[in-house]
Amino acid sequence: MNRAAPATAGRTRARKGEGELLHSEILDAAERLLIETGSEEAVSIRRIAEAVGVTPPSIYLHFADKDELLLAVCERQFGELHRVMEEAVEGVDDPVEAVYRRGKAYVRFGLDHPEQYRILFMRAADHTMDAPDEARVRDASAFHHFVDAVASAIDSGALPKGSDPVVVALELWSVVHGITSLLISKPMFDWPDADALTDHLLTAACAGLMATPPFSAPPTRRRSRR
Amino acid sequence: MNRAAPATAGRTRARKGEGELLHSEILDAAERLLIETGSEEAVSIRRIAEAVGVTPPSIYLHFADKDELLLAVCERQFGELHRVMEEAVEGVDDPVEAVYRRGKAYVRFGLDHPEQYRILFMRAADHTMDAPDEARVRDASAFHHFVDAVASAIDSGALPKGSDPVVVALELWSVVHGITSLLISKPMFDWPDADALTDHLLTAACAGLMATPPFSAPPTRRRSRR
DNA sequence: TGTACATCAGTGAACGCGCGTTCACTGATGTAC
DNA sequence: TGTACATCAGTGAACGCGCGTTCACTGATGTAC
Repeated sequence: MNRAAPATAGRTRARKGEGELLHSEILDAAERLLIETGSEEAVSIRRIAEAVGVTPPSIYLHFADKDELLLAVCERQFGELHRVMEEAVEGVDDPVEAVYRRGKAYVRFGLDHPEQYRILFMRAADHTMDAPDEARVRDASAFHHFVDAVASAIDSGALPKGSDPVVVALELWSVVHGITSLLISKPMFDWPDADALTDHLLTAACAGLMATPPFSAPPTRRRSRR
Repeated sequence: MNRAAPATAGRTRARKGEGELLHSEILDAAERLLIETGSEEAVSIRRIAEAVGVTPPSIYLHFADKDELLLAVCERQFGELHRVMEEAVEGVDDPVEAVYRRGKAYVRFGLDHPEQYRILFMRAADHTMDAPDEARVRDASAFHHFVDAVASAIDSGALPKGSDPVVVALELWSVVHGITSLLISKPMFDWPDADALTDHLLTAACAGLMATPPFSAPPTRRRSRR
């Protein structure tokens, strides 16, 4: 058992002005544990402390409680997803191509980091609702970048003119999220290559949207479910 | 606190041959707790026992351990989903309409039973992998019904002739699952009516698939990720 | 250049909690005679 | 019809565990004089 080893092994106390070092070491360790164990519940304050080489109470020198720590981890991950998506469209001028690239980068991120993806997008709703919501803001900001990209595609004529970019963005997000999350949670099905599948379905969806009247809310009960 | 009340309140011991009664009472209570608390972790053996009005050890008279119990709950839920989807296509002859109906019934089930849906389709992969896998079988059987429905639609000419029905079924499943699971885990976005959105996106996807060459695996690396 | 002292990064022990699971048991119920 | 007995549906107390969090503390480090 590793647990028999003293908790202080592997880390030397920070110098006086450098207390903040532990802050990022904790985040690193939390992220690493998340990936290694593959389970959010397996990541406890005590295990993080052990991984860093520090005692549990020191965590509280840097985070008010476990929720705040997990929120910080999520924030990092949203930042990373946002980064890879922006990187994927660097130097791409064609707005439709940009939408495809974003979609494929999104799926790839999910499959490369399934645990992070699960936490970001496959969780119950409440968790991101009441917190100070920096994570939610990041989340929404990445989405708004995507809405902008969709709006450009609509302007270019690759998606129907009358469309609401938000609705189309939600639809295309549903497509890529559907692929990503099913691949993660149902890997035993007979999936073809993920990248090719994403390409095929996104192409079909865009072509289909082009050939279909824009979405319009039903007259009787609009915005039924939230 | 309710916990102060004696655990035996609310249930009278079963008669001699009727021990199996508790079995379904336990499943009922587990399902109810799942819905009420909205969280899988909040459903413990002890809470289930309390809800039934029985002591924790009696659970073990009917289930070997907690995993077996949860598996049984999932089985029930897969059965219910399967039922509502079959009910939705009763008396529908047009194969394309049948595909739409199945898809909409699927989304509706997910939004009506978000907790069940989360457990069935938004969980980490391993959980359904090693178990005796009756749940997995049910799961796959519902999927195979859907593949059959897609095959009919291909035969009818509403989807391109050369398509692999399994691939198309996975694509359309991705679409409806994407909508359902995002609506569940990201309700704070500005979603339009779910039923209308599903209709619109499924219609677009089918039209788009019709206008796009059938999926073909990339030559270099096929079946890359599992 | 030397020393007293405040500061700061952590420690160590303990708290109460709810959990899954076990074990030996009890007492009502039906049945054989 | 009455009674001894096996069966069966549960009980009650306890186990060891890992968890988040708290509290009073320690000891190295830098700084003021």
